[in-house]
Amino acid sequence: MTVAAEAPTTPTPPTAPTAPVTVRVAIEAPQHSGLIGPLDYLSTAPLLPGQLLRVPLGRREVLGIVWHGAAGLDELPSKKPVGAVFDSLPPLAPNWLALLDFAAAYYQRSVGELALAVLPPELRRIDPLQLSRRLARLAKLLARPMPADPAPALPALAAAQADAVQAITLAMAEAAPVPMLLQGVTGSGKTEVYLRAAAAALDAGKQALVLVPEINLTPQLEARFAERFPQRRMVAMHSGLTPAQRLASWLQAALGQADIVLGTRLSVFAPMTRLGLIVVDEEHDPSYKQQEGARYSARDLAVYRGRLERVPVVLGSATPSLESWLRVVQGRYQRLRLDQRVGDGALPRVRLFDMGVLPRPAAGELPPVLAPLVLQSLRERLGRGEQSLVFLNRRGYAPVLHCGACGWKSGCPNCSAWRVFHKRERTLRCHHCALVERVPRACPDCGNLDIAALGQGTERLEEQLAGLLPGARIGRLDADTARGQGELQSRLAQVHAGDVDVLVGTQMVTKGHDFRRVTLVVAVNPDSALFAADFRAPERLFALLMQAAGRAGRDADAAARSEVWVQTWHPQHALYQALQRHDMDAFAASQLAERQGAGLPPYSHLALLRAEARDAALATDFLRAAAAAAADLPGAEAVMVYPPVPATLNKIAGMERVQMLIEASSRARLQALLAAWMPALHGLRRSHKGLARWAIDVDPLAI
DNA sequence: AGCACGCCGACT
DNA sequence: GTCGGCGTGCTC
Repeated sequence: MTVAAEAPTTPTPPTAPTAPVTVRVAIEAPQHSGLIGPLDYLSTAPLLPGQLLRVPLGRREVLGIVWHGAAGLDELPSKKPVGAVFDSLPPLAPNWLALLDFAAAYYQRSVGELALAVLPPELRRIDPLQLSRRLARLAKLLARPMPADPAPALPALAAAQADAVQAITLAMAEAAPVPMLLQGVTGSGKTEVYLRAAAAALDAGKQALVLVPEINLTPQLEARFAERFPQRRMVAMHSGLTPAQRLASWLQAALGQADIVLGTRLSVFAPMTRLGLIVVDEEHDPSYKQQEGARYSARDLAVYRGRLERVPVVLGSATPSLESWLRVVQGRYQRLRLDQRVGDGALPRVRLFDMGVLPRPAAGELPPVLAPLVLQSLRERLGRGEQSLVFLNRRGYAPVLHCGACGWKSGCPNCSAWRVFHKRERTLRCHHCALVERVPRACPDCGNLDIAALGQGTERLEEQLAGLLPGARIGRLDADTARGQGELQSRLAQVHAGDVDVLVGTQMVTKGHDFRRVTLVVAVNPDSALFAADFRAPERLFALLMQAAGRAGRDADAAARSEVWVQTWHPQHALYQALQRHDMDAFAASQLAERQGAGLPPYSHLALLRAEARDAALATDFLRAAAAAAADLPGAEAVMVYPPVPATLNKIAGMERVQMLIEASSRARLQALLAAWMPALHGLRRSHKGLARWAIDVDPLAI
């Protein structure tokens, strides 16, 4: 983001009580409520920006935040007085308000909607008295002495790690540190760099904020930090906490009692008063982009926050996003590289199996799931008592059922998607809406009994592997077998304990888990991403496969015999060729050249205007009217507005989804147009009855 | 979003 | 005669 970060001034302390004054209060007012911007209330006591309070709104009372800036200019006939003030809590810092102002403006949402969405929900339910009680309880808890654990022994640093730590530490002393991209191959010890950098920040009396892409990855990083900093307070922030825990974590961060905040994308908004370091682990991960409500990118906001707070931001990844990569090339980010695995472990050998060389299956027969060579590799691991991962990015038994007699397929009546066959459950499930149905015995259209399962999911692969590898202990890890946090952790524990020989799974198996005894990774059928309409699909696939490859041979002595097999019909594709050499640089260069040629991000800047209605024509009408309005705006010539098209999944739960792409060569031009466009869009909503909702997605992940 | 008000069908 | 369906409109 190129918008300049303006350091806000410290608020002046409240002066003596005077006659009622107008205060601006940000409240939760959703997009289509028509209430944009903070509302004006009256207060007899002067209030500071950032204070939390309750205010009347219509017939109810809601949580609000005193906002900064001048009160509304237009005099309203009546302003209501504010309600109770949460005065046991210090006001949220000016930098926090500035971060929210920026994020709300950038992602085209009201500041109230965004600010209230990132506060702990528990605050809405309790009054100032209850908050004081919780604070008192928290203070009692914190008064207990920390356990006197001996200082943990520090592992020796490789030269590249030491250089990275030094660069980050030096940046902490700078007035305006440049964001840093820590590019380190899997197993190169990025986490150790985070730990040392955090130690430097903590030693300087500062707090560290550590972001992870998903909740599943927090426990292990949390354990590493807890072990390293036994004398420090650390809090976790993610959606898996109970409302009370979330509030407690948030309060400890806000009061400066927590030294380390570790959490998912939401924690980029954690209130911290003495922030000294921001780490974004796996910065390329798409989970950092919020996909509903305010569609912010926590990684991009982390970079903005770093500039605002003048602290170093470390973006870590083995496969950096092309956005971050380009900024390194442009000299806007500093690159820190870790090219060697810890202990000089080798990266696994990547082998491409050309599926084209297999003999054509006889008519009516399917090609084998696993090529004979790949199967042999699996058997070798079994024989040596080593573990294997088999990766297939599709859950369920088969993606679709098909009737050979009449051509019926198991489509979802509410969505433009197939219902997936889940064999053990005996169901047809739509993965996009809640529809679950018992699997039909016969074709629902023609009564034919012979309906076939087309294609493969992890459930079927597990079954096939059981047949191919008799006696092997086969486990499966996907959204179906890992319902709920405890289930995932216990399944991972089984793998770690060696109770599983072959683990089949979706991308869940590729993410971060440190499987020490895995020496073989198989990608069964990854080709589809090569030719997907989504321009980011190859980037995601490369990251996923590099990540999966990184699961093999984490143990240095096993590294030498570790392998990755990729079954593909396109072994000559540049993506696989780069993968085979573990060559992120080559992949990035080829992808960036393609993106530049096609005028795609990171060389252009995009936004999507999305509209949903029961009837697609209504949504399209709205978008056409919106495009016409955009054409009349100043600066319209600097952006390109494409015609409305049905979204990739154009129908979900009975709602038709249509979207329109807006493209500009510069972020500033795109922002200027969007900001000018919003009032017109709000106005159009009123003249387009039947439109269920609309929203702008700035920097969309997929188009 | 909530939570009203508002004007038309089947029930103690 | 009321209870309640969700259409439309407002909230400093």
